[in-house]
Amino acid sequence: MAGQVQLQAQHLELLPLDAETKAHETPEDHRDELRLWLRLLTCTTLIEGEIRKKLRDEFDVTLPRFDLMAQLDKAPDGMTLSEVSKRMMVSNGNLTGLVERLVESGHLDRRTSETDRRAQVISLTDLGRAEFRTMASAHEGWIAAMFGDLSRRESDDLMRLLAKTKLSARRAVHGSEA
Amino acid sequence: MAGQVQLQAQHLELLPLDAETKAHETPEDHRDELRLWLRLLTCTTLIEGEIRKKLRDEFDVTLPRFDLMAQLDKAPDGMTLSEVSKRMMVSNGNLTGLVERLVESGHLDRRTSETDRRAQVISLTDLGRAEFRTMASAHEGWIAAMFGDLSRRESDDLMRLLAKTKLSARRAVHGSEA
DNA sequence: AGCGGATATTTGAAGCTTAAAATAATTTCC
DNA sequence: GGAAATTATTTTAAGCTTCAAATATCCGCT
Repeated sequence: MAGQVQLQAQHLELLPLDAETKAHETPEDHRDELRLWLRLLTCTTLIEGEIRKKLRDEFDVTLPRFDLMAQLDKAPDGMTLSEVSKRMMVSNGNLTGLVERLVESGHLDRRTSETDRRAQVISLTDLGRAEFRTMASAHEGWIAAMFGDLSRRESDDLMRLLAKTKLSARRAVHGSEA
Repeated sequence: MAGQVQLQAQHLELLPLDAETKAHETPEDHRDELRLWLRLLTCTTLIEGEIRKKLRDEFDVTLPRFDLMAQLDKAPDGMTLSEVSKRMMVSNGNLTGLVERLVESGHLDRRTSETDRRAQVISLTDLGRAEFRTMASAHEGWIAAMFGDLSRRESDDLMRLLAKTKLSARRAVHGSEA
């Protein structure tokens, strides 16, 4: 693991002036970043899969439903669909159906905004909030168990590095936009 | 929401010896781990969404198709569905349809294993391999750009911490199993 | 007032994904 | 050799997800 990284670093250090110039002819090696991405993805997939399974087994609820309720729990007065969709990073169309099913099951309320007749404001019902709180409590424990082998120091470092990664990715995605 | 966290943290620090004993009455605060998880998830979702978009815009291919081809590119002699499903961490049933569509489009070959008539071995066709290599090259650049703001040192640290996270999560998931 | 662009949401089509049940072939163990 | 357990895959039903097009409303501008 460490060996490859170091070789890479040496190469770059030995040819610093050529690195940029030669970019077109001999494309740079980005294998390390690729491995980093795959590892990030593996961690997420692993944890997400376990949470999904536990939510289903213990509460008979899907992860998307839980995620939506989690967003709404943070907004006692409700949120518009757009707002939720931005926070959850999912498409608007996706939410339409998800909300429909949760309204149907009595977990969500939905009303047209009083100030903007285009907007739908959704919020947790008492039932929805109660059920969410129960699930959230268990959820928090599951997550803690998953990260349990990391020391306080390591968690802090990881937190910081992920914050930086998030900014870096955002810059790459929205870099040239207003 | 923030207030509660701080109260909880103070409590734990003032009564370190009681922390475990009282776990049942005053459940531990796992908010940091939760924030860590959400940040991890955000990074993944952000990067994944961008990759998905670029693959669609530039190559008119979906991310799952690309991921499947990526697995097969690493196995010149092909792999069984089970093997692929394990590596991609998706269900078997999921692959059936995905493979079907890629065979249909001429990117994959599929044959029954000669040593085990239950197993299907799939592999990239020449077309599939050629198209994948082109896409993979671009893909590598996109990923590199996304992690571009991290120094070599930070990438290494992140890599190491994610390796540890992966192990930790695996232990939590499969801990008591053979 | 009303035109035109922007914003909020829904709809529709296609594809992805899962869990659980069904099918088929292999392996294990008497 | 054969029953039983295991493994590989497919099928089915339900739900999730995206993108793009359609609808409705709002906002800014003249």
